[in-house]
Amino acid sequence: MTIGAVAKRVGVAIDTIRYYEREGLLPEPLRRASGYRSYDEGVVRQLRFIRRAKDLGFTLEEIRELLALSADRQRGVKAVKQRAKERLAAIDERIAELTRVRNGLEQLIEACPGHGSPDQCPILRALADKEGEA
Amino acid sequence: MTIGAVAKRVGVAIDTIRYYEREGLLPEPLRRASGYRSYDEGVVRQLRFIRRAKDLGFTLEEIRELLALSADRQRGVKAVKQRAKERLAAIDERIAELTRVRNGLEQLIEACPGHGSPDQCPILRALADKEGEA
DNA sequence: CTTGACTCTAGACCTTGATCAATGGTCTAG
DNA sequence: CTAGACCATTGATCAAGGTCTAGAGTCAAG
Repeated sequence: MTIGAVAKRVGVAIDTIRYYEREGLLPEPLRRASGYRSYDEGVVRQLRFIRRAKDLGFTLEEIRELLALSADRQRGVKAVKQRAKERLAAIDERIAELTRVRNGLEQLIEACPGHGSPDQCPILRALADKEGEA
Repeated sequence: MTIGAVAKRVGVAIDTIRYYEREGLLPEPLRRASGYRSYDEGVVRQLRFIRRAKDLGFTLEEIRELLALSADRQRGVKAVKQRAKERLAAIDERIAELTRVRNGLEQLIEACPGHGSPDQCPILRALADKEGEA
């Protein structure tokens, strides 16, 4: 397969494939005599792996590590599970943080009459002063 | 106050203050004869406003708008409340998305024995195949 | 006066994850 | 054979929100 065919099958841009290769997320493929990259099915699976991991919020850096771990038949599974747990904890933390912000903002909105002087708007007051806190 | 004093009081880098000024989030301050920026208390309040709004997830672009609205004594409050509601909806959406990802990841972790062949690891399988889905 | 800390400007650089442009070679259908 | 699609490389550019550098001027303490 040419790079264009791979890109079409996976639904990713050609430039992105070359970018992942540069970044070490994809192995360097075979080349035709002309220099064209020549891919087999493996790269399709690997690209999908990368896309799904990205959807789970892993960074490319972390994905590079996951790919290395998944190739390690000895310690791979344990380490992968560990990484996944760390990711889960990070997501939980982020959700908690967003929830705090959300609730603070909601209170401000409820307290705001939606008219009158800016000096009396709890939203603007919360932003301007330490008191009236979000 | 010099820029350095302001930076220290607010807990923000000097460069950041100059950056906000360039970006129109802070007014151009008075200058001494030497060219040094000369600030009054107002800038401290405004910088704190910016910092808190940023903590609520507003972008600098949105903050620029909030600052303009807060100065508009006629329509300001209504528009500010509207922006805050939009922000709240965006945060709710983000929380829902993160929660979906979180739950998917948790299921994978629970299903993973933490040892054995990478081929049997549900985390790696989920990433590699459409089946075994996260 | 001197020293060291502070400030000025313009512009380069950083991170992440790509995306695009320029220039030129290759492949395939007709 | 040739047009048009495809591919190669290098290097620039983008968004966001800063951060840092160089070279030069200024300020306050001793």
